[in-house]
Amino acid sequence: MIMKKTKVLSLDHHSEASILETAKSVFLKRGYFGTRMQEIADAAGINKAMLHYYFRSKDKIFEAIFRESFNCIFPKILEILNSDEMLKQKIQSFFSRYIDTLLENPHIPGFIMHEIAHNPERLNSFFQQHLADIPKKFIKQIKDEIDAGNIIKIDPRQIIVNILCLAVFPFAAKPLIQYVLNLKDAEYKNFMNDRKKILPEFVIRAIKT
Amino acid sequence: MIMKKTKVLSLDHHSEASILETAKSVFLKRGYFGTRMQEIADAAGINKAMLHYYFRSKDKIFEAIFRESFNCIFPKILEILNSDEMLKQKIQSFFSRYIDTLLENPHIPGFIMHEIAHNPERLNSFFQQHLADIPKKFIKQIKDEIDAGNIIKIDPRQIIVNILCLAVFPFAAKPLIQYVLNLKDAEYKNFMNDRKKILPEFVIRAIKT
DNA sequence: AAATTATTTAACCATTTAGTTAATTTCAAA
DNA sequence: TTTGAAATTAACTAAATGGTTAAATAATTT
Repeated sequence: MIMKKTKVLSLDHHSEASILETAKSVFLKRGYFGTRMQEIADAAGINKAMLHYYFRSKDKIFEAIFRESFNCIFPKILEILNSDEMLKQKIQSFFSRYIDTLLENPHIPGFIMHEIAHNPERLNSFFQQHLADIPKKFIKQIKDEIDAGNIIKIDPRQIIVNILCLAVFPFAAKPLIQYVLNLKDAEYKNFMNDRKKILPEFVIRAIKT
Repeated sequence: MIMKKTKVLSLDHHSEASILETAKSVFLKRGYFGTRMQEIADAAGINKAMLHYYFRSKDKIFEAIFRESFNCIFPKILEILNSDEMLKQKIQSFFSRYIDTLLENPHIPGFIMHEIAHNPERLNSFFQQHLADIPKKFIKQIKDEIDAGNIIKIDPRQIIVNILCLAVFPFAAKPLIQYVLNLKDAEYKNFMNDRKKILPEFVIRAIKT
C-alpha cells in the first residue's frame, strides 16, 4: 500500500518536520529507552497512531534524529579542522564556532555519547570513509609545526583529544558543572561563552614552544 | 514480615554482593531504562524472583549501584583537591590517580553523566554539604598562585573544569575516540596511560607565567 | 528427627508499550 | 457536488516488563 504524500498542510498544521522536532527534544532528553512514543505524541499534540502513520516505528524516528544530531556535530569538526587556516587561527575558530553550535544544541553531546556507548556498531554506518580520517590533515599540520619547532613535541592525537575534551565535556556534564559551581542557567551560559576566548589561549600556551 | 538474613551461603554461592556486581555491569552498560531485570538475573545465573527477594525492586538495585559508582568517583576528587600538596604536584597526582581509577571503571563517567542528565535532582541527595564545596580550597590555592604571580590571571573555576574535561571526557567518549583514532583496546589503554604524564605538563604549561 | 526458618522456583498478574486496524473526517480535484 | 485520496482517531492487540505468590526445597535450630 503506497501512500503519496502530496504535502497537504494538516488541520493543526503539524508538519512531519515539526513532529520530528518535537520527537528530537524528547529523545535528546530521555535517550532511546527512556523515550515513550506516547510522550512524543502528547508533546507534539497528535495521536500516537499518527506517529506510526508518518514514521513507521520508534527505531525509524530515532534513526532520523540520531543522524540529524550526528550530522549537526561532526561535519562541523571536519570542516574546521580541514580548513586552510594557520594552526593558531584554526584552534580559535574551532572553539568559538563549536561552542556556539553546542550552546544551541546542548543535549547533543550527552545523547550521542550515550547512544554510541550503547550501540557502538552504529558508528560504522555513520562514519563514511571521508569522515573516518577526519584528523589526518590536522595531524599533519601539527606534525609540521612540531618539525618547524613552533610547538612542543607531543603526540598530535593527544592534542586533538584535548581540544575535543575541553570543548565538548562541559556540555555533556552540564548538570554536574552547574551543581558543583552553583551556576544558574544564565551563569552557565556566560561561563561557556567565556570559554570561547579562554580555551584557545589555554591550548596554545600549553603547546607553543 | 521481617526476614533475618543470617548470611547462609547459597547452593550456587550467589552472594548478595556478587549479584550486585553483576547488576552493576549491566546497569553501567545499558543505563537504567535499557536494563531488564531478566537480563540481570540471567547474567547472575539466578531466577528473576531472587532479584526481588534480595533487593525488592529495580529502583533499589539501581540506587545502590548509582551510589556505589558515584562514591567511587567523587570522594577521590575531593580527597586529592583538598590535599596539602603544592599546586603543581597536586595536578600531577590528580591526573595520575584519577586516570588509574577510571581505567579500572571506564563505564562510570558515561553512566553517571547520563543518569544525572536524566534526573538532576538526584544530585541533591548525593552531594552533602561537605561535598558541595569541593572546589573551594582548590580555588583558593589557585587564587593565591595568581596573586603570587606564579600562574596567569584566569577564573579558577575554568581551570578546574578544564582539568576535569581532560581527565574524564576520554572515558565517556571512549567508543568515539577508539573509532576515530582507530585504536584497539590495548592501544586505547596505552593512549590513556600516556595521558597521565602528558596532561599535567599540558595544564601546567597552559597556566604558568 | 521434627520444627522452623531461609532460599529457590515456576507460574502468574497487572501494567505498560510499540505497533495495528478499521472506521471516520478532511480536503482537494474533477 | 461528488469522489477519492490523505489525515486522523479510538479502540485494539501482542509482547514485554516489573513485580508477586504460593508451593517446594534446603538449611538450621531445637
